[in-house]
Amino acid sequence: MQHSLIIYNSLSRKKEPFEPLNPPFVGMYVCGPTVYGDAHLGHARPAIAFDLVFRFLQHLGYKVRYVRNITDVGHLENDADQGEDKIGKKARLEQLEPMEIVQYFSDRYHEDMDLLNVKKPSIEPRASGHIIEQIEMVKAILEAGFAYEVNGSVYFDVEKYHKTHQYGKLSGRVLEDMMAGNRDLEGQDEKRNSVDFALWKKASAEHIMRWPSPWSEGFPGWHLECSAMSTKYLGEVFDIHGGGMDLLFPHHECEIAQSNAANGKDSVRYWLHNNMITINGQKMGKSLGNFITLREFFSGEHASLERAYSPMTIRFFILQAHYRSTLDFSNEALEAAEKGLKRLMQGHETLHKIKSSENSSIQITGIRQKCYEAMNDDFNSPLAIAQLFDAVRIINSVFDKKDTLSEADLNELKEIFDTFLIDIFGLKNEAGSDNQQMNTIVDGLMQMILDFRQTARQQKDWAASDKIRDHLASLKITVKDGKEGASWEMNQ
RNA sequence: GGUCUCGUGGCCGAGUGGCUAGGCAGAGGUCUGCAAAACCUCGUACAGCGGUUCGAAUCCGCUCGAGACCUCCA
Repeated sequence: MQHSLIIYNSLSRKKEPFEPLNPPFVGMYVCGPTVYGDAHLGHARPAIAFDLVFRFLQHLGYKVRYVRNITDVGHLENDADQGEDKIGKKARLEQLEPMEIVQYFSDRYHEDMDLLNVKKPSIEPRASGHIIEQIEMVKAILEAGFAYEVNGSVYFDVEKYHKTHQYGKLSGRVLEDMMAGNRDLEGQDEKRNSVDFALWKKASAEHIMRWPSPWSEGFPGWHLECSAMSTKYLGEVFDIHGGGMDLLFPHHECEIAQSNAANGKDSVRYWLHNNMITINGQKMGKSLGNFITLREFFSGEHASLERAYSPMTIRFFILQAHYRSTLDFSNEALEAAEKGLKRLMQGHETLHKIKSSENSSIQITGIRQKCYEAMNDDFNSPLAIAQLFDAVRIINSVFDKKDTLSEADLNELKEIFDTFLIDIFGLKNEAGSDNQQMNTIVDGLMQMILDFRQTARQQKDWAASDKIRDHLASLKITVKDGKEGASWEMNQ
């Protein structure tokens, strides 16, 4: 590998060289969605950010096992230990089986991800399918002495853990401060300390989702599933754990504590966190109710949307910002992304229409290297994309006969675009159908129509020529007259 | 209140001690039957105030502003 990838590790708060535990294998775990509602724009961020990581690592030659879970149990509303299970609540409200809810929204999530061209993870485990593993982990933590049982529920003893380990090392929190600040919230809590968190909860009478365990009929705590499933599929120690920045505390902090308590060591070598998408400067999130679902973006059916935006526009919009920066949503920003994407995709198409020359009149060396440098520097997709835009200018200029490219350089550009635009950024042309036969027919028909128009133009029959153009325009097809004759494109 | 992050031209966004980010929008031009597209040219942006330095938007300090986490959240 010609590359030296460096990754920002949230744990050390520094960029570090990426050195996998067992190259060429890489284990990566990313916190997936809790499936009790449609995915919104915020959910697309980690999906796309870690899809980029997944794709780039694969491109570098790593054999990546990418695990992204689906949370279908144990994620409580309101207080982490008092609230109602999110899935269970939705099930009760809609008079459905919890697993119906899970199935329904999982399917819809997958549809959204497919549209965004997010690659499927290698394994997509569900929390409810790993109750046994979670119970085993609770046992291990109990045996190690870092948990206690009260009335059929098991809690993690944070204070005790902190005596031998450092609770708060990921989030930078000081336990003493947290304990001091939280005393008044305790109430009739079973917990010894307000900072303790549930590993296993005894189910109340009306709680629908429940499983037998040594302590009670109940359900696992939220933080447990990721520890249990990552350990099961990636081992006690693995390379990358990703997720949204809002999961850093308490979720990921608790995962670290659980792994150390159960296995005696840190399980994650590189912690990666994507930043939030904001709307009017505020985080887009469930709790604030200011979210727009992906389906609403695709259809345009939302009060805040001026119109629909395609999945690739959303994908490109997200890729145009670095994953650790906040990204502010607005119609204007999405429109800009849409147009920018169009420019890139058309540049890619034009590239295949160019005829090579003896020599290149313009230097293209360095583009590939700059793309790699950008991606190697903590997955700086916006910087790499800027290189592609520079290439598009060159491509268009050559197409306009203002510059020339040798066959070798032409092939180099094609390879760069195929590698970065298609493989790594995962962008694809949305116009046209997947039906190859139909596409061939449409191409042929369009060529015929444009030929007729060209004949009319040669005879200076502007009326006929413009009539064809207007007709096509009404079908959302734009005709572009160039030096090499006319070309056409379909508008979204 | 505690911890942390950020503040870049009309908008979105990279970057970072001295060298063009890029996209979108806007202005002028070339090309074109017209239009569209494309290409060329154009903005002297880095919250404010001090400090360090030969040199800071980039480092340090303060001020102002915004946000995240501390409760479920991608």
